[in-house]
Amino acid sequence: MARSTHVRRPATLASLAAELGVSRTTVSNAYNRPDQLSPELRRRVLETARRLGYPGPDPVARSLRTRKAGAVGLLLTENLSYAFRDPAALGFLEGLALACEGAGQGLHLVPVNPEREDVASVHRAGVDGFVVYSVPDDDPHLAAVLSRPVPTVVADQPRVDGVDRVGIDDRGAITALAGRLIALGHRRVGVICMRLARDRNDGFVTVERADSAHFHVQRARLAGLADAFGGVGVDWSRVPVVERFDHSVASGASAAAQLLDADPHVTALVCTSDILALGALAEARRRGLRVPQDLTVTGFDGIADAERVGLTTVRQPVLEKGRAAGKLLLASPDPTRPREITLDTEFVPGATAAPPRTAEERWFGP
Amino acid sequence: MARSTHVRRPATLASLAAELGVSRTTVSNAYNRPDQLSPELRRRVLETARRLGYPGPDPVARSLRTRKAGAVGLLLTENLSYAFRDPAALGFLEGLALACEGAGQGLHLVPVNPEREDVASVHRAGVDGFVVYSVPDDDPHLAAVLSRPVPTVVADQPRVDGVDRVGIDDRGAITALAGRLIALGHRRVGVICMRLARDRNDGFVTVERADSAHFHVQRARLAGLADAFGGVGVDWSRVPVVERFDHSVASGASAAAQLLDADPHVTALVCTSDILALGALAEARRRGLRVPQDLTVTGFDGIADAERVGLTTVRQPVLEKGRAAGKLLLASPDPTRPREITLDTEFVPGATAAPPRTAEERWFGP
DNA sequence: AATTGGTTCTGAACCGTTACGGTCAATCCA
DNA sequence: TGGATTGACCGTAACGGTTCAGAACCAATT
Repeated sequence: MARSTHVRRPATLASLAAELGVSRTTVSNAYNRPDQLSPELRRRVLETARRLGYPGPDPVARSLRTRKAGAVGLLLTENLSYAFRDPAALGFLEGLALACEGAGQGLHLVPVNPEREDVASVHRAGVDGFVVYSVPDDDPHLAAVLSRPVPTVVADQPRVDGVDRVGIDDRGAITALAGRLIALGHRRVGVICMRLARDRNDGFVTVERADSAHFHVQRARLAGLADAFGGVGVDWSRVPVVERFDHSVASGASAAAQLLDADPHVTALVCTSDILALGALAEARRRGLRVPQDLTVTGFDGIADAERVGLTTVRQPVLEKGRAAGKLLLASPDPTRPREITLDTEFVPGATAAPPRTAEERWFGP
Repeated sequence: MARSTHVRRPATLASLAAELGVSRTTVSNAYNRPDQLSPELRRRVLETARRLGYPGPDPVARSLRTRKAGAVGLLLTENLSYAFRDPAALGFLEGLALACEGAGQGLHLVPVNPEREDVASVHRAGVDGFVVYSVPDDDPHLAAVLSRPVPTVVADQPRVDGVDRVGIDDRGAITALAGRLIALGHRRVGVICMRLARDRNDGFVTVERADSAHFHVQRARLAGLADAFGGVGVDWSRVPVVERFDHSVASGASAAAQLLDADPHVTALVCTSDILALGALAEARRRGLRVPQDLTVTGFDGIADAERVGLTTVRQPVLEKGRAAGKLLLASPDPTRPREITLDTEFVPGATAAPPRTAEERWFGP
């Protein structure tokens, strides 16, 4: 019997109503408003539903009628695996998922085909709103999201007119960190950063490229460094900046190698993420450079592994950021005045920063 | 002008058609079948759409008509944060996300309210199928998923009639690992496992509880250990098994402490996950026990941190598992013969297993 | 001149549900 | 006893699309 229901046309609210001789409204009420019909009738409805193999109101039809999908769309950067391997992104995802769960909303990961610029998936997503996390400024998917008539929250992205936003003060935070290095005496530094645009450029970065970076976060952090070092008379255009497309420890190591090969006299490597900094640490170790005596290394994010090795870095509340994005989206949106949440960051002194060795020390030991 | 569209009732396919003086079909075709109308008319349609602020066909209405939601539902265990912190679960999630992305399907994380047994979220999810990952056998959400008339794949779960499944041979794999320990001479062992049921039990586990565990994976692994040690005459009912509700390194450490306090003579700690094993290693270190000379510790999963410390364990292809689940679901399902994929595992010798010390060695050194 | 074929567009049916505004009888209150 | 209230249920009209079988038209072929 149960088998046959799979063969024949599946039951609907209407067919169930017909079978019972009641109106569709009543069947609907049996599921959604038990107080609107007698317990006895409701029991009959539910029992008949079971007998006919009716699985309950169709979620899509319900969504159409109620204009609620019960889900939040999440637009991540083009490479999904990136998000799953980056602790900061993961923390954000977790926070967002928690917020959604708390509100009983689903979280719909929008598929982004890395190959084609296929924006259709954004249009196809049946969601009540979008969260956009750290995509390039010119990402067509972002544009597609903004064209949809649903509330949106951007995170780790530049401001968008009429759209809520959550983030941190990337620029200020890294300026403060750089201030510490400056106070320690560092003037000759190198920078290692994540990818700045959608095209691949594993190597040195021109000032123009840094200024026009398509990733808000990286652009802001580089600008913060320019602020700090420029402020003490360092010629920012001469500071070596090495970019890596892949965000991995190995990338950080190879970037450090490239940078130290090109300029062995840098006293500090400032990395725009902890992951990259961990790679830089590995490369320093490989070269027999002691950290922090011979070389200062700093990161950004405050991930667990960084804490484990005592990295000097900036901690940002990634989970809280995700949660805030979710709350912002799920709270009744106010289109007249887009809200903006900037979360606090915290400098983590760590143990990988120290005053630079003097030239004499370099050659003759401390 | 653009503002006003937000105020008045938003444009629909029908209103757009009316404005243009064409049929709804034609507008629909402009979006979905460009070859069905003249380029000129299509241009006009799209331009008018822009002018009227029409964001393109509504995804929900389209889903209702086409009976395709373009998304896959994922049912995870009740505690979302758990999934985001467990590398094995994360690997599965990544693999599944990749499979979905490759097929242009969204991935809809179903919210599971840990408080109430609220199954409504399962009924509300507009998806074309479900993946159920490692939930308790008696989880009402699982039952709700099975009641929905969509294809389903279970992973790390017991077989369900008529439902595709993907997993590994947990029982066989851990039996093999135990065989190595037995060959090394271990007979007096302790076991540390993850939670076995939905209720909290941080402490020792009775044979009944182990046998009736609600989590398939844990049950299978314990059964595998019973097979192996029972096979060489060890009285399984006397083997101490300690359970922890939270799956964390700290839990592993406290479980190890509890176990070693209760039975200081165990020569090996067999853990049902690497995370727990890492905790056991930490506790051993804290007690000044050398691993593997004084104590053998083994894990399960083959996570990156385990490899880093040279843990003796079993590696399972978690990413591949997720990907396989996605492929199985997205491939045209064959309801007549549910498919089952069992992925291979690999024993990782590592460096945390060695022959037990003899009693003399214990007291007088090797 | 009739047939064929191709393009372009239309009309009507359908997808499965819920919101809204009722009706009708039974019950309550003074 | 009569008017108001309450409980239980119903009919209709959306919700916003897609689809399929044609209609209308024109050009090319027989």
